[in-house]
Amino acid sequence: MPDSGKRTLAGIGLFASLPQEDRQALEQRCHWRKFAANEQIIDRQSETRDVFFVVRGEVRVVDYSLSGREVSFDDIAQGGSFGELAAIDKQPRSANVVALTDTTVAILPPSIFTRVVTEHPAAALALMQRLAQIIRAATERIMDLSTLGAHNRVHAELLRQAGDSTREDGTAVIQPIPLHADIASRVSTTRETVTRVLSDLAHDGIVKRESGALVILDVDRLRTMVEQFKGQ
Amino acid sequence: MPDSGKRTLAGIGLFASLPQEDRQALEQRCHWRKFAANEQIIDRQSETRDVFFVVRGEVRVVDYSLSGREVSFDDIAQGGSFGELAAIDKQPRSANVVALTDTTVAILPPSIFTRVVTEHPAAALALMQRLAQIIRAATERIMDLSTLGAHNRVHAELLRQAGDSTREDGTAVIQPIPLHADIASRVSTTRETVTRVLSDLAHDGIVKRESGALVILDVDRLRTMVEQFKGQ
DNA sequence: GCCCCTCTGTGACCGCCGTCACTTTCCTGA
DNA sequence: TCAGGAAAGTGACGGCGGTCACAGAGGGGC
Repeated sequence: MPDSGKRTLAGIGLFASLPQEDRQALEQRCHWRKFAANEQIIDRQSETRDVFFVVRGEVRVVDYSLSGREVSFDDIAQGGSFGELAAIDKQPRSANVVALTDTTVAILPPSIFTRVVTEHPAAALALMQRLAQIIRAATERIMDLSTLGAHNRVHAELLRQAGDSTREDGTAVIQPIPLHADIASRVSTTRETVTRVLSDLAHDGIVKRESGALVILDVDRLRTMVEQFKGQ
Repeated sequence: MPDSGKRTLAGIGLFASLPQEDRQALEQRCHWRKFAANEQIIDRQSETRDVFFVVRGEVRVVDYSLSGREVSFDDIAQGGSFGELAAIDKQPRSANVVALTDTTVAILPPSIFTRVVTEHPAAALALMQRLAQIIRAATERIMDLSTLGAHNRVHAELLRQAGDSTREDGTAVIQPIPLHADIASRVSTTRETVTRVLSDLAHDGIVKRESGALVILDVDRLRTMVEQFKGQ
């Protein structure tokens, strides 16, 4: 991946199907900006409607209750975009976005963004697919919150993070090890509960810490534990 | 409202901006079908990707845990549409849809649906706005589930159902009175809890039953109760 | 090396609310 | 008008998991 101090939209998923000349024209219309790790990029309160593209780095979509409880929605890697909602429906921002690492973003005013997606059906379809993906993830999370206990939600999150990394012997690896607090905010529980669940799993020989990685020793067993409780 | 045995897409929000001739052409490509109240229209298991339009009646998007706990996501009134997700991303259906009343739907194959939205930017934008709306609702629900107790979620749901019906004197009306079980499945709690919350609110003079309507006597007070607990 | 700060681990407590088991009320249709 | 079923109301109980309060454990930086 050509790590770009370059001001290019070449790696942006939404615009993958755009003719190069259109993409380059678009680059002219963007503002470019760098954010340091932990710096806030979008504030829920703000009245902007711009759309952002992650040219370099990684960001996190989060929200906070007034009490300070953090609820995290999604991490967006290089090549991704965020802030589309406000541009699409002209409503206020629905969440905050913070940089996880030092990050470069391209910023596009809403008017131009809408013009792009109206003039380029392929971009429109890509955007719809992204929105659909968000809806599916949110739906699954609502189901999890409604039907699973905190322990099982942690299990489910481990399986999610393991992704398709399951190997033939039924093990999988999560690397690097996520912070317990991060897992907690992704499944709406507390750090302490995550710690307890991981201890239990380790004790039962289902997961293991290993040189900066979390190894799931028995993916099937873990999956069964979740399914079983969906049924209860 | 011209109750249509008519096979027309005239009232469908997504196609509101379509030229009449295009809309009529589309009507030719639809299958039309009636469902009785409580009949299932989309099964989560099914492998179809069709998009549906509610020509007459009302439907509900729901999902069930294996244990039978019902989680309801949205009610879609006349003029609305559903089933777009599967058409957009070719993934399996994300939920079930059942008819709440006797319902007539127009059914469009996914290929034609995608063609419409690629050829008509206005339809594409309308669809994106609908998807954005769904995402916002889901986000709010996740926040509620993550930060509010069951009682406060019921409060929040009452305020949502009251919508903008608040009158000058600070009262609002919800009509007809929703079933407790329906409220429960919308905020992921139990019927019993909803009953208790409503009893408490009635006891405190905040709501009142009245000839088939639920009257909120003090909208502000109710709102305060929710906000306050978001802060704890 | 040592310090400091973040992260992890763990016990005790206790309140929310889901579950169960009823009774009572409402409503609709014969 | 009555009957039967659905919905609402209510009490008792108990466990999940959030909260608090610490004690270890890492791991950079100086």
